[in-house]
Amino acid sequence: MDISVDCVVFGFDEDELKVLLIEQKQPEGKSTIKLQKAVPGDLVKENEGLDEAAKRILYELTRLDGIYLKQFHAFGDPNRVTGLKDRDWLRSFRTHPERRVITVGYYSLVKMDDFNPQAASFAKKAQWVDVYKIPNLAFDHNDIVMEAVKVLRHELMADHIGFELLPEKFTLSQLQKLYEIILDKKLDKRNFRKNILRTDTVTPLEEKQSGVLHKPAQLFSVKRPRKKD
Amino acid sequence: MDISVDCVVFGFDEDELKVLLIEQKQPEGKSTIKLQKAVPGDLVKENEGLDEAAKRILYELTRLDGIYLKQFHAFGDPNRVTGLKDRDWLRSFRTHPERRVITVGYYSLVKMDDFNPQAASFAKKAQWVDVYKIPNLAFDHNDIVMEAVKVLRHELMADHIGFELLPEKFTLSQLQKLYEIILDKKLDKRNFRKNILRTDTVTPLEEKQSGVLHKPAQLFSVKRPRKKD
DNA sequence: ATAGTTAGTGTAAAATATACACTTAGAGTA
DNA sequence: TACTCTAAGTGTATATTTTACACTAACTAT
Repeated sequence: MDISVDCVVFGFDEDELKVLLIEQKQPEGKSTIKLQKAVPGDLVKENEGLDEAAKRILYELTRLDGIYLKQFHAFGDPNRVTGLKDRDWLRSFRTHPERRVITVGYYSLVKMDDFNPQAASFAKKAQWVDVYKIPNLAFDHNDIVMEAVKVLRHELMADHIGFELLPEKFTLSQLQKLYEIILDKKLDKRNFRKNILRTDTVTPLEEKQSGVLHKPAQLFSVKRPRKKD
Repeated sequence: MDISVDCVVFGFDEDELKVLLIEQKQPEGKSTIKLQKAVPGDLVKENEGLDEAAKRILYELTRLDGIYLKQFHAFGDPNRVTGLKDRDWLRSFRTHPERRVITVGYYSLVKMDDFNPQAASFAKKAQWVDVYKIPNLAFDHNDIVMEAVKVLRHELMADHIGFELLPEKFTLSQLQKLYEIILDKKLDKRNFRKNILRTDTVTPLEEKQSGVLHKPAQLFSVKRPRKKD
C-alpha cells in the first residue's frame, strides 16, 4: 500500500470561505485524459514523517510555507479511488497505479495576502473556490474537504484559530465576518468583540484603516507568541 | 509501506482508568526474543477499510465486539519502530519485517463486565493496566496511549461518552467517579447530577442497588437510541 | 454642509455555574 | 429492636457568563 497526504487549504476572501484547488498535472504526450480539480496532495516518501510530508507537498504544489497545518483524519476506504478518470490519471503518474492508497488529511489555514494564485507562476493550476460551491473533485477529495470543514468549524471555537485566515493586519469586523461564515450564523457585534478581546489573542496596532468610505476601523494583529498546548 | 491499526481500549474499574494491554505473540521455535506488552494492533488487510480493520483486529485479539471505536490519529514517524526487541519481533512475524509501517490509532471504550480477561481463554495475554502506571510498551505504543488519553479527556466533556466505560447498569456516583478520575479533579455531587440529567443521556431503571451496606443507589442505563451527529 | 456607511461602545435581564449541609435507606451488629 | 455505619439523594442562594439591544463617531463623496 501507499500513503499519501492531502491538504485542505482554507482561505478567506471578502465574505467567502475558500478552499485552494489545483488542476491535476497534465500527462506528457497523451491528452485524452480528462483532468479534474483536486486538493493538493501526493505520496509520502519512504523516509518522511507525515507532518513533514504534508509541509513538503503543500510547498511543492502551492509554494505555501510556514502555515498552520494540522492532521485531521485518515481516509482508508479500499474503494476510495473508483472513478475512471482517477484510474487513468494514476496510470499516467504512478509507478504502481493499481496500488491501494491510504491518505492522511491535513488542513491548513492561509492568509490570502501570503498567497495570491493569480499572481503566481502556476496561476492556472491553483484557484480558490467557495467552500459551499465545490465541483466534483478527483478521488474522494469531496469527502475529505467536507470532513475538513467539519473539523475547522469545531476547532474555530475551541482554539480561536480564525485570524490564521486573515491578512497580517485585520479589523475585528473582518474577523467577525469570518466567524459568521464558518459557523453559518450571525453574531452580535458587541458580544463578539468582548469575547475575542477576552481571549487575549489579538493586539491593536497603532494603525487604522484608511481610504474607506466610513469610519476607519482599528487594525489588529495576532498576539505572539501564541500559547502552545 | 504497510498500514496497521492500533486500538487503545479503555476500561474503568472501581477507581482506576485502565488500558487493555496484550502480550506480544510468542514466535514458534526461537524463544530468545524478549516479549513486550503492547496495545492490540495489526496490519490492515489489502481489501479492508480502516474502521473495519480496527473492528476485526480488536475482535481477533480480545474478542471484544460492538464497541465504541473511534479513529483519533495517524502515527507516521519513519523512526517509530527503532527498538531492538521490536525489530526482532517483526522479523519473526512479518513477511516484510523491514518495511515501514504507518499506524492509525483508534480508541475504544469498554464496559468491563462485557470483558473480563481473567475469565477468557487468552487470560495471560490480555490484562488491564492503570493508565497512569503503564510500563514500556512495544513500538511507539506509549506515545499512542498518551495521545489517546488526551483525546479521551477532551471527548469526555464534549460528547458525554463516559457511560460507555461503565457496566450496562450503573449509578450516578460511579459515573461521577469516572469523570473525576479521567479529568483528575473532584466534582460536586449535586451539580454533577444536574448536569448529567440535563444532557438526557441516561434513564433511571426500575432497579436499585442491593447488598450494599448503605442506602442503595438508583441504577441507570444509557438512553437509546443515542443521537448521531 | 449633507448624506451615506461602517466603527465603536455599555447595560440590564436571563441563563448557567458554583458553593454548600442535612436527611434517608439499607446492612451489620449488639 | 435499636443503634451505628455508610453512601445516596436533594435545594437554594450567589456569582459568573451569556444574551439582547441602539445610539454616536469618524471618515468619504457629492
